Formats: sequence, C-alpha cells, structure tokens
Amino acid sequence: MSHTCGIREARKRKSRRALLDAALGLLEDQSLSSLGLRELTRVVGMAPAAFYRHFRDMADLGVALVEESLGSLQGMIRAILAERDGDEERIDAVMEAVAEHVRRHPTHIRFIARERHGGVRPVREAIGAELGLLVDEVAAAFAPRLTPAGWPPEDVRMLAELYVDRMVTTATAFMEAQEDERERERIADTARKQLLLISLGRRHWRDA
Amino acid sequence: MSHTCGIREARKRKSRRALLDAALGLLEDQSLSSLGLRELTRVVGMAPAAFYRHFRDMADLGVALVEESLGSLQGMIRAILAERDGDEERIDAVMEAVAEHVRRHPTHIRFIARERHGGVRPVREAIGAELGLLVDEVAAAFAPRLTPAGWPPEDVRMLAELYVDRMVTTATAFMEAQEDERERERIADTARKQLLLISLGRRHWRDA
DNA sequence: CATTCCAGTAAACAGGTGTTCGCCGACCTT
DNA sequence: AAGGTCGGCGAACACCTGTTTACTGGAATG
Repeated sequence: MSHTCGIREARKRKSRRALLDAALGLLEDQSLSSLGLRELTRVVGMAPAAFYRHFRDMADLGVALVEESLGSLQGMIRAILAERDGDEERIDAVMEAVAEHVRRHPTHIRFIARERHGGVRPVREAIGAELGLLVDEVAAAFAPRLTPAGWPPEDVRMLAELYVDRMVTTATAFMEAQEDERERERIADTARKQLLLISLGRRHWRDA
Repeated sequence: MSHTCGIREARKRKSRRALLDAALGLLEDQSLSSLGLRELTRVVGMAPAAFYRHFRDMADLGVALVEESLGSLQGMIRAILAERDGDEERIDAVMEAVAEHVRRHPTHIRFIARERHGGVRPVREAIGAELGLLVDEVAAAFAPRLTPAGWPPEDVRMLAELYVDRMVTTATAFMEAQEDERERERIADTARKQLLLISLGRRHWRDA
C-alpha cells in the first residue's frame, strides 16, 4: 500500500461514468427496458463484456441513475424550506431551485419522468422510495406549524404529497419546454399560482 | 353489394382487437418501445407479417391504444360535472367514477401512466393532446361560475390542470394498489381530501 | 358463376441481441 | 523485481428482431 496511486480505481470510475452518461444520452428518445447492452457499450467504445464489470444488468444501472438523479434533491429542498419562512418566499425559492436543477440536469429529469412508471420494476420502486423520502422531508418542514394547529400526521402527509407531486410535474414540464425560455417562464408562473392556491387551501383547512 | 354479410370486416376487427388486447397484456411488465412485433403476433397466434394489415408500426398501435384508453373519459367527466353541483358532491362522484374505471380497465390505465412520458413520441403526444382536452372539459365546467367572479381564463385553466393532474395521479395510484381494497380506500380518502383542499384554495383565491 | 379483393401465411433476408469464455496486460502489492 | 489482482478484449454461443416477398383461400362483387 506504499506506492498506491489510485489510478486503477480512477479508471474504473471513469468507465462507469461513461456508461452512465452514455445511457442518459440514449435514454433521451427511448426507455430503459428497450436500451440494449451492446448499444450502450458501442457508444462508449468498450467491449460488451466490460459492462458486467460495473453493473449486474440494465436494471442495476437504472437504479444507480435514480440515486444520482434524486439523491441530491432531498438535501436541497430541506435547506430551502429551513431557511425561508412564509409561503410565497418558499414557493419562489423552490421554483427557482427546481428550474435551475432542470436546466443543469435535463437528462436526469427526463429519465425520472420516463421511468417513474416505466417497465423496469426495481427502477420504478427506487424512484418511488426516493420520492417518498422527499415527501417525508416536506412533511417534516410543515409539521412544526401544523401539528400544534390540530393537523393529524396523515393530513400533513397528504398535503406534502400535493406539494411534491406538483414539483415533479412542474420539473417535467420545464424539461419538455427544452430551450424555449418564454414557455419556461409561463410554466413557472402557472406553477407558482398552483402552489399558492394549495397553500391558500391549507390555511383554511381546519375550518372545514 | 347484394349478399354482403360483413364477415370479412368482422374478422378483421376481431384480429385487430386481439392485437390490442395482447399488447395491453404484454405491456403490463414492459414499455411500448421494447414491445416486439414478433413477440406480439406470437401471443396472438398470427404470422408476423399480418401485423402490417392493421398497423403501420408499434407507435401506430400505441396511438390507437391511447384513443381507446382516454377517448371515453372526456364525455364521462363532462356528464358528471354537468349533473352535480357543489364541490363535495362533484368530488365524490368523480372519485367513484375514476375508481370504477380503473377497476374495469386497469391495463389501459397502466398503459397511459407508462407511456405518458415514455419513449415513443407519437404516443406521448397523443396522450398529451387527450389530457389537454380533458383539462378543457374541466375548465369549461368551472368557467361559468369563475369568469363572472373575475377569474381570467388562464387562471381557470391553471385550476383545471391542478384538478386533472390530481385525478391522473390518483388513477395511477389505484392501479398500483391492484387488488388491495384497504389500500384503495386509503388512496380514495387522501385524494378526496386533496381535491377538497384545492377547492378550498379556489374559494379564497380572489382575496389574494 | 366468374372475378376481384384482401387478411393471413411461410420463407428468407440481413441484421441485432444478452451472456459466457479464456486471455492479455497494466496497475497494485509484498 | 516477482506475483497477484482485475478492468477490458475478442470470439463464439444460441437466439430473436423488423421487413419484404410471392403465395393461398375464403369472402365480396357484378
């Protein structure tokens, strides 16, 4: 362990990254269940057999993509909600963050949208689990205010689901708008209104 | 045209139906872009070439499935919203109808959920267009009350999108619950609350 | 009744697929 | 400097793919 340079591990990481990136590229106009192993390795420029050094199968690669796509989002949302107070500020900040995230990682978002109900069970379940954690995060952010006001935990969660689902839908819409900046702004405006309307409903909930 | 029995057309319709049904079955655990022509005709029991007598390609079959899956829904929603008045009644009636529809056509719903953002562009666009018409329908049902109250058309539409999106999400959740009746009831309860919360937000919208 | 029509067939084409095998050779260890 | 580790390679395995071709036989036509 004296003159270890980590060259070996670095090369392996690089190959793995190349596979993931090539997959994200190919998945722009097809779904995971139709993505071929040879098709993928051909794009990367490696032998088909080399794939197995990194992933058991395509589903395995898909799960890795899910973690990489949704893993960072959780902390991001938590930070935003913790720092801000008041609905409008929170909504504006989240919208900004989501828009920026989609702008930076469009292929990841496309992948999530496509495979959320896609044909590969392990991937579907991984996405479901990850989005569930996001709902928990949002629920936890609202609980301190709502629980004392008499909200049962299940109602807090149903609210959080509403928020998260809208975020996901909006992110998908952003992605589909591609480069069209006018369209993106229109989507953002609509989404802000929708989140605001939900927040309005939340404030009058206990009266019903 | 004297002794025409329509036997010919009837046989063709039957074959076409067999293809569509077999496709719905195979699409339960894969997506359209990975569904093979031979795989499909093998299940039906016909020669691969016979497929071309009915559809140009798989995308064409997919679009046909979209129309059959979503075509009837439009009129259904219109009728329900026209007959009822008051949020809770409307919500209960729609939830009942959606639950029943999913119970009767689970494979169709799965197909729509899977291909809504799937890898086949024409199918994606067909679903988008059909859901757009549904949004129009809902918007038209609310416009008579909201427009006189000062709602601009774009806001009516953003509300309709909120409602429709929630319906689609709920339908998907119903389908994923499969046979579990307890889970279905839980989903219905949550969805009713969410729709109610949105309606609550709607009633207080003009104040903001 | 002869004829046209046309859904469905079988066969062949030119590819493509996932997976396994033994092997090489550069990195890492001792 | 010798030997082990392991990411990547090339070849072979058995099989599946979409599409075109010329054809058959029962229904529709006049």
